[in-house]
Amino acid sequence: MLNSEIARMFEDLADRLEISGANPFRIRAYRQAAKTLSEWPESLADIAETAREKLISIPGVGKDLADKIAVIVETNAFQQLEEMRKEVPDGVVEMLRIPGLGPKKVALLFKYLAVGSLSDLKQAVEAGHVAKLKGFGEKTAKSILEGLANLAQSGSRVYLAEAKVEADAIVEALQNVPGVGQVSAAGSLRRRKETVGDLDVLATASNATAAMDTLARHPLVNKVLARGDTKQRVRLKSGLELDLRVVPEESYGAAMQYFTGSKEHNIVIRRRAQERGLKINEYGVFRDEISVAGRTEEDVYATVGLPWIPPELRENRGEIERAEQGKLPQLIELTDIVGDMHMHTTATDGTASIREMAEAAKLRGLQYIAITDHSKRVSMANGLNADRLRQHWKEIEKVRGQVSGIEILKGIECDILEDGTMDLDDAVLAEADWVIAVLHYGLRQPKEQIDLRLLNAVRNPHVSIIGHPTARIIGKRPPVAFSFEALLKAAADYGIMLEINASYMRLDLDDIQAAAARDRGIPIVISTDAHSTQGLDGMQYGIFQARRAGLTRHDVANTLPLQEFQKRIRRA
DNA sequence: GCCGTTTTCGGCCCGACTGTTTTCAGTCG
Repeated sequence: MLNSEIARMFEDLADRLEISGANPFRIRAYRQAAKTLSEWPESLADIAETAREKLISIPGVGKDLADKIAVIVETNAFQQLEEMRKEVPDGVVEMLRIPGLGPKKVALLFKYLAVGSLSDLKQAVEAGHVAKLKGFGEKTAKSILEGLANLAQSGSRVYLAEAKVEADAIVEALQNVPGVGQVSAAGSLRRRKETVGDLDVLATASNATAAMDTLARHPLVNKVLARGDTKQRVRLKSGLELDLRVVPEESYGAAMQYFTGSKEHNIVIRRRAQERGLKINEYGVFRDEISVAGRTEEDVYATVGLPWIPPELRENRGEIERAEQGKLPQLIELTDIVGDMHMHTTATDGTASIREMAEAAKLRGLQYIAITDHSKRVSMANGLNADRLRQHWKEIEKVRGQVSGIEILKGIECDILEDGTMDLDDAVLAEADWVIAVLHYGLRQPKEQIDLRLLNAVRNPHVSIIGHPTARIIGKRPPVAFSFEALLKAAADYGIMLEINASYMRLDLDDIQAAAARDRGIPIVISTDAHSTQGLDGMQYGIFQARRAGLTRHDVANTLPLQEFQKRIRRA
């Protein structure tokens, strides 16, 4: 049992308790515990089995939750959740995914209109029942319909980070099966798309049965949906579906190429093959039914006159032409990154101290970091006013003397307020080494106002960078309405940087926007926005996005040594 | 449900916005 599974159960219970109107503080306790557990470095299952009493020392876990964790690990079930499931069915919980619908409104819909699913909800809105319900109205009804449409469109895709954890676990399990050779995930996961619809795993094996049996028994697997000689489809407990394909050694490269996609990329590749009198399919490259390649992807690409193309670029967005001209970029790698310029501490909504973050960053090989806690407008995160910020910076200076081998910059993530002013005065911002300007509130303002806010921030001489510029949350909140073109122009004119926020729910800028910024010569900084020491590991998702954008290390400023980096920071 | 040099009860993060109301509940972050 994974920590994340236990966390998900607590989170699920919290949702249902909230709809049923339970004590809000009890609900918060479950959510707090879920968050802590999902980030906990040791396996809870191991702790529960070997040193059960240690569970209670986890912050936010008391006697009650420690017992529950132990029973969950032991029995693989959570009695209380199963009982709540009867009271508040899955379809009701699902309605929480609609923006504007919280637990109270969902409870009203369930209680008075017997709305128990998204399809019930759609019918109830269309029949005009919802708008008449007390506390609802025409506007709410309309926004529910929009939310439903949005949800249907984004479908059931999951974040890359979540899918990757599951895929990695299954790939590893398969690699340990005797008789199994190479194993790898393919598909959109291998292309590092922001979200993944399902998982494709390829394996070479002398014994497909053993591989399939292992998959069927894997703890992450809920149900085997189909099984044949070479292909098995399963549904994971998370809801993701996974295809395992067992292929012969001599077809592995061809199968990887075929199942990695994208479809658009492969169409062009197969057309090139046709022009050369060849046929490419998942088993190999064939001339007159005779196999001429297939063992490796390099061999397959070579038959159509191309070098191997990194999976992140395989979207038919010009990569094939560039490959043909020998102009494929040397894509940035995680090890190129030497600084992390966006992270939080316990001063606001982070879970680790300045010192802990610095030491964790050093452990990850970084040469410098910026501590960038929230400004006061973000009250829910205990944002800093001028006094507290200055005090916080004094703390940073103290830690500088305590942790050697890493530079710590005095930063701030400062809100751009709804009226276009900064949340902190210029006098304070002027004292910072590094100022990230961001939008957190008023995200539904009209385009003109958002443009004004971003432009004001770019023009502010103390602002170093715009963080998560579009403020989107993938699959949950659309980007703000704004002119990206105007932002690019202003950033280039004023010498300001733009962020790729590596948080897997943001990945903001996205790949296409980051490529556009690169084309304007705007320095890009990839930052984790970490709220814990573990959060620093999120850098990889920013790197994936940068690679999809075709960025090299020369396009990304935090690959530079600190002195060089600081020369790139616009000075007031 | 957690927590505790204010410790076994009584707190627990809160300000702004939206759409609904006619003074505010619900949602969001």
